[in-house]
Amino acid sequence: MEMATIKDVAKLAKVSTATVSRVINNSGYVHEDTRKRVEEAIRQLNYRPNAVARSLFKKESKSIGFIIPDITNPFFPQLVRAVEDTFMKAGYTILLFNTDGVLDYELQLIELMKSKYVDGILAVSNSIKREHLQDLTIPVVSIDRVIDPDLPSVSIDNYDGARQAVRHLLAKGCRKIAHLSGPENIDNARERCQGYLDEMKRNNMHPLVYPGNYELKEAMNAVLMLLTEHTDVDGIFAGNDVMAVGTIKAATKLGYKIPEDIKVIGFDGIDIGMTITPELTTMEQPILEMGRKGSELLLDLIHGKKIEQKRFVYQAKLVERHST
Amino acid sequence: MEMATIKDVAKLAKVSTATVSRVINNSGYVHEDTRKRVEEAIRQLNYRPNAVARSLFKKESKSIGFIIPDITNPFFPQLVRAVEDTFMKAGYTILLFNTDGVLDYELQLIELMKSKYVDGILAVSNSIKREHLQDLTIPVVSIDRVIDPDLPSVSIDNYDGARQAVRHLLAKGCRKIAHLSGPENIDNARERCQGYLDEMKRNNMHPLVYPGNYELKEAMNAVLMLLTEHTDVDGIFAGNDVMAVGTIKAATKLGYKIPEDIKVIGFDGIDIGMTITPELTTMEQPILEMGRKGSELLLDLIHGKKIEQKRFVYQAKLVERHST
DNA sequence: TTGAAAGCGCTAACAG
DNA sequence: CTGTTAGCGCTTTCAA
Repeated sequence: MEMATIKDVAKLAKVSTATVSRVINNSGYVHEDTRKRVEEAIRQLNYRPNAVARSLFKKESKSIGFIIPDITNPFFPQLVRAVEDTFMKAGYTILLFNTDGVLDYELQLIELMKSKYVDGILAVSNSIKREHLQDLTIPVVSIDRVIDPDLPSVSIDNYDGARQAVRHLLAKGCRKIAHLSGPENIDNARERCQGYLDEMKRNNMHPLVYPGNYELKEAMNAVLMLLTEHTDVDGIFAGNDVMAVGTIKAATKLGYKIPEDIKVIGFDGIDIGMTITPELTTMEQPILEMGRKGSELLLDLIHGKKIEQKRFVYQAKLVERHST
Repeated sequence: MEMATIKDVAKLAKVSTATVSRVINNSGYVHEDTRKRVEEAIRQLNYRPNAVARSLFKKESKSIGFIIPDITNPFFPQLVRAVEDTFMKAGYTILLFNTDGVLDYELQLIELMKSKYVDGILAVSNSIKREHLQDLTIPVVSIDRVIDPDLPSVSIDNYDGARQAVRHLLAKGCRKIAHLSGPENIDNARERCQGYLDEMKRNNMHPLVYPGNYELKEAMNAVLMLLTEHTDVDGIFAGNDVMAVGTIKAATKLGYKIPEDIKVIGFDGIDIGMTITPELTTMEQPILEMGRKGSELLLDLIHGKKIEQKRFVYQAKLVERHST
């Protein structure tokens, strides 16, 4: 059962391939009767245009590349879903790539994507810099990270979100608030840390930062140390929800009650926060919305629309649950 | 900065495109000196073969389609990761599709994939049946579900896993064990339920099944009812980990201590099980291994290798943590 | 060992 | 309104 080609259809409908092309693309003039004949032939042969041939000619593929660090990180499934939904609706296919943030690999992928004529690239990467994108004619939109002020991006106001988090802990009566920070080489982690620092200073409180790496296990260890070295800590702002979960586990293990003894707030708003006990208070990012917006931005770029605004910065929203 | 084509290289190296093709594909004879010249030209022009043109000719795309219900379901991120790692290593790109199990959509996707010359399809679907794949020349491997005995697949022994789960609860001293089942239209849910039923009967115990749908919220509601209607239940086997988490939340809410008052075991072995308190005892599936195996199977099929075995059934492994 | 030429399936001038 | 033709970038006979 070989796939029928445009030639087969043309022959059966007794027209030229050009005419068939016109009817499948709904372009140019074609007499109603001819159209009928062609459509009938298409139906009979169960013809479907060959996407590859079309791509070769048009130098476009109706597909986009989506680069993320690791789908296994609970922040990404929702983002991927939002992106896919938006693009599929627009007739585009997603090529998904997990890079673990390895720059060399990301660069290779970009070459691969060029050779596949992807129509656009969506990237979540800390390693890709503007210079890597210099002579790239394919539109790129960055999500969650701002690669360069000039490059279209969708991100969150980490700084302000962090300050809100601290203020919430304060309002809840915390007197000694510590911060479990994310990896130093990740911008959003640094911004959150800075927000914490500044808000602490504004309240004349001594900051206390323990380094984490956005992972659960290391967070637990860090908090185990933190709480034995500083027994007066009564509030912890974790750099992300995963670490907040680790924080709760560690504190519970040491016999602290949450939120009675120690209050914990996270950042991200991933689903896990609602599955644990106590449910996690967090600074929620509009993940779906960010995925959607990033996709639409890229779609506009692909369609050659003039972009009025390049940077979209969302605000994190305090979602108070039971850990504070 | 237009991409250089094979013609450009040929011209610069003063050879024909055929020769350039030979060197980039390392096929046929080509004189050492000529090869050097061509390679030099390639370097100078920063030439990369156009994947689309190649696909058109070879009727293959070095890409595969991966159909899953929903990446947002915590079972899939790991699976996707394993698949991607295996295929990328082999030089293949992944087209990821979330279908929510909608058959019509899945069928459309298959047509789309044909027109894109994908080299193979990996599917996790309850709706796709053998008849939908009848006249498909692209190899397909099913993961997690057995679409048809004849179709290559990688799955888990749900029945036996369920029985093990019940035996574990029994060994832990439970006298009244209930089962929170998954959706009736999903094979693996029915198999798990049957395993529960049979193992209960073998132990002369009365079964008690409450219907769930693999989701957290509904599981909580079901368990809330279950525990008020049957106060003597001291063990619950949830059809999957997500529902097990819901079970623990509901039971805790009602004031039961876990595992002291009620023991809970799940199925799947997703990461969340380790983040909650108490950590979840579960029947762990070798998700990564299944993704890897499914990918390798498909790769073999793509390469036209003779497949000695079509069905791979893994055993779920009891991982005892703190909820039992 | 190399090149000329045909063709993968489609689209877009251009003519008629 | 329709057909002819050239060509997207590559690979593969076939001949030389």
